Amino acid sequence: MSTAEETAGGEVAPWGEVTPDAARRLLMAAVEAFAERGYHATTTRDIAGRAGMSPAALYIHYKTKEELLHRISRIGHEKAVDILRTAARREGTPAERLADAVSSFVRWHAGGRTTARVVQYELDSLGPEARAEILALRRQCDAEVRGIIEDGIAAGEFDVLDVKGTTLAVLSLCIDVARWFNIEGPWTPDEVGALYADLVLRMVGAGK
Amino acid sequence: MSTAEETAGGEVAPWGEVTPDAARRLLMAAVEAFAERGYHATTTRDIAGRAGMSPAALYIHYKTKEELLHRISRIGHEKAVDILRTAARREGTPAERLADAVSSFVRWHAGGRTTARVVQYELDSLGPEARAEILALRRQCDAEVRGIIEDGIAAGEFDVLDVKGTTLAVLSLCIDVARWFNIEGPWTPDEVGALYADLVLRMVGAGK
DNA sequence: GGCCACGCTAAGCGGTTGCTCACCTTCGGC
DNA sequence: GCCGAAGGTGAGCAACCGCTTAGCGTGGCC
Repeated sequence: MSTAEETAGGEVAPWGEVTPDAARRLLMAAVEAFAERGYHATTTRDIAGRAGMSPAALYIHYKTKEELLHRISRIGHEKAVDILRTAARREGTPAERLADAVSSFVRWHAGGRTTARVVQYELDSLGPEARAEILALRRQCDAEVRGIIEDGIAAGEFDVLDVKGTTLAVLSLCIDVARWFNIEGPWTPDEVGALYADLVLRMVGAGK
Repeated sequence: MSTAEETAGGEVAPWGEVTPDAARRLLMAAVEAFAERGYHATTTRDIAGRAGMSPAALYIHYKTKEELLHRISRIGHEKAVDILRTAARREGTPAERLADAVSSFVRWHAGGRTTARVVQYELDSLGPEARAEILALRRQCDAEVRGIIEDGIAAGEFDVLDVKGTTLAVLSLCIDVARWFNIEGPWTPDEVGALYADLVLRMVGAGK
């Protein structure tokens, strides 16, 4: 049995760690609903209905609607950190590692855009303490990318004017993929990943 | 008397075309509320309250809450098209025109992030026919940027692998500024505009 | 077989939502 | 001084919200 589940859109999402089964079904239904309509416009009745359950069933597994968003957001951000960390710490030149990080990160945002949209754009719907926890994970994402860029500068491979600003721009570019990417559009997630890796290497002045 | 109004955040927004006065105050209050909480989480009582009016006053000037968002979105997108068109059609080399377009567009998203956030991120809250109208304006934005890039390629100044993809990435980078920019952060809108203009020129392979 | 913990449902609670309606002012034109 | 239009208000409607509670079926354990 796989630890990956498929949403109705055919995406692969790592919700295997969520148990029991009914809790996972509710969480996957919430991801779809939040991505389609936004957190505030989604009703608990809608989530429960998509999971084939009554509204009350939701409250057996989750204390509030916000806890659902919190769980989704934390798991998603942990995955994001994992993707970037894996690319940052692999073998290879800074350019290879940066290209790997960008293409993997973009593929995740494009292929799992339903999840990514919730993870990246519903942060403000969280309460203060939950948001603070997620922001710490975002800073880890930033640190991993900045580390690669600093390595490239130290190795004399990159030419960057503003490390902080360039790091932010690289992450911003990747994250915004979740907003515009459409699975029925002209590109596959792999193609966007490759295109963006090339654009980012140009941004840091690599491979001249 | 100026045609520009200031929101509570000190931003300059061109709502001068909205009359009468009460309708403009309601619209500016709606922009603030939508940017802070999102369209669906904002109540008509909140909008009216910010404008110093009773809830019922809103319906004298606007038929529904959605009409408010529609008006905001259309005026904002018209301004966006105007900014890009002005930069695209000025005198100068393609590199100068692209740098101008990016820095102006970024300055608008950073300086007027309250408005820009509503304009760029609440599109899905619109009904089908209103959304279709706005999407036509977005295609005009895309066409202006693509035009500059194509001019640069034709002049032999730019080196671009995928014109469509690069155009999308440039716009995506600029638009996402509205998501992360914070007026209390380390950068001014001008600084981000200059940084991003440099990054975009690198993306299109100019100035090597 | 008796029992009870578990997962779930039907019904519904108090509160809030977008929006309406009856009515009240203010004010320029005559 | 009268009037009607324009712009506003207080009260409130029907619908819907997140969430709770009482009770039901079922499967494992002794």
